[in-house]
Amino acid sequence: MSSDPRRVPLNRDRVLRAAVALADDVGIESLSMRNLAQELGVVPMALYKHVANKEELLDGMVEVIVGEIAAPVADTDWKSAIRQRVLSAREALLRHRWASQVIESRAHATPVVLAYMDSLIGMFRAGGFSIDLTHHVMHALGSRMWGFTQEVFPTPPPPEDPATREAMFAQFAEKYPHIAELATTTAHDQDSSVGKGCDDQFEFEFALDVLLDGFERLHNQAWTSQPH
Amino acid sequence: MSSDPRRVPLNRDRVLRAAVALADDVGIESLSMRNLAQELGVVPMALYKHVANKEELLDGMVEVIVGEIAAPVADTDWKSAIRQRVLSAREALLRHRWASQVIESRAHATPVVLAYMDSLIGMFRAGGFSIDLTHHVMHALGSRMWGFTQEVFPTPPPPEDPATREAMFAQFAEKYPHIAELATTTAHDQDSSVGKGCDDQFEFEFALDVLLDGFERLHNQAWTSQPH
DNA sequence: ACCTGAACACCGTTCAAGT
DNA sequence: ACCTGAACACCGTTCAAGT
Repeated sequence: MSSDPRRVPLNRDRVLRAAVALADDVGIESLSMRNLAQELGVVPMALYKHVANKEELLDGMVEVIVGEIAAPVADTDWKSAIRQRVLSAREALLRHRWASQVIESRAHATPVVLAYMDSLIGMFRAGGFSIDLTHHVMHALGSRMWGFTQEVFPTPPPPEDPATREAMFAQFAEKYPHIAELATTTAHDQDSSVGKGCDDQFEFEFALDVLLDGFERLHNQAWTSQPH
Repeated sequence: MSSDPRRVPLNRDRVLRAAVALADDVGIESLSMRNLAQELGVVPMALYKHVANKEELLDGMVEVIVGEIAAPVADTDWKSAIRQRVLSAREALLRHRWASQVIESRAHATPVVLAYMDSLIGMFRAGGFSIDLTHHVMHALGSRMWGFTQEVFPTPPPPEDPATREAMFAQFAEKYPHIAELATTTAHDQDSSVGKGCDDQFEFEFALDVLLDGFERLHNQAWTSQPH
């Protein structure tokens, strides 16, 4: 298998796409240089001609995902333009469930990442935001600019047996009454306690809108970090 | 070294505290079961009597950090009580720079984590928040309940030589004009482009307050997820 | 019954030997 | 000059042999 002359020659793009597909398939924790090489029918060392090391491979994978984010829509106000763009980022992220974790682990911004951030900043500026406010607003947006929120900790799936499940829930409710109350009033189809039985998309948009509305209010009142 | 009879016997707490100290010292990426064992003067397998595996070790380390968060202050309104509590969480997190990364990587909530979340929910409820609003507000708070924000991508440190640094910055400004504008107007003491030269604590409080103000507004107008 | 050294099945990456 | 197999220095964890 090591020397099919008709094999498509490797290149950086093919390596990155294969890595993204493999991570989609087996999960990011099972993506290794070795099994990526195997997937490509190549010796592990062959990858090192196209990426310097695994960190750079992950950087490249992030670039692929960021490349899937739609361009900003024109002819609309800053708020809905940014809203749509971030929700498009979210769609890309949801297609690659490992991506948020990898984005958070990156040490440095790559050009593709910088370009996305630059473009987002430009959208606030086009909406008339001061440099000052734009700066803080970008920080406040934080990882939500990539379309994800840190999940609240998921709780383990409830036991199969209904009797023990009920007993465990009773015990749980005694220790964590507020979580239990929350869970019983919002979980519709599932028995889990927190972070399930609620609509992740709704939660994301709720938080995004709280932030965007807050930004708008500050903008309208000509907020400055150095008052008086 | 393997059998000093006067050695303090290992226990889960000692293992966890040593792990926290070692991670503080050498960084989380260098914390392994093997060098933790060595630090404790013990064979690696000895650790497995106190934690089932590395995941559980990390869970335990999070518990130690969450244990450092101050109890809620009494005799004040929900908003400043929550604000102070989250800022106390932030202080704990800042003492252990690896902690945010580990918190984000946890698969399941441990009892200590559940207790903290339960208590936070209780603080909103005590402030008169509906269960409905409390639910969404907890999601919107997200990882900020732990006192951290996902950093925007740091850019690599600028080159030493002033001439090449200036040339690189000119090139950077051409590609990313908005980031450059932002950087030149907010970076005071440092030459870096984004995420440096600005006060992280200020950014965190800015974002937290945008959220809390938004929550307050929704609460005051008796917001519901199912309108009319 | 308890402890633990050796081993297993992996990693990412280096390097020198082969062509 | 290019390629790559073997090796290096690690992992987390299993397991059986030793006490």
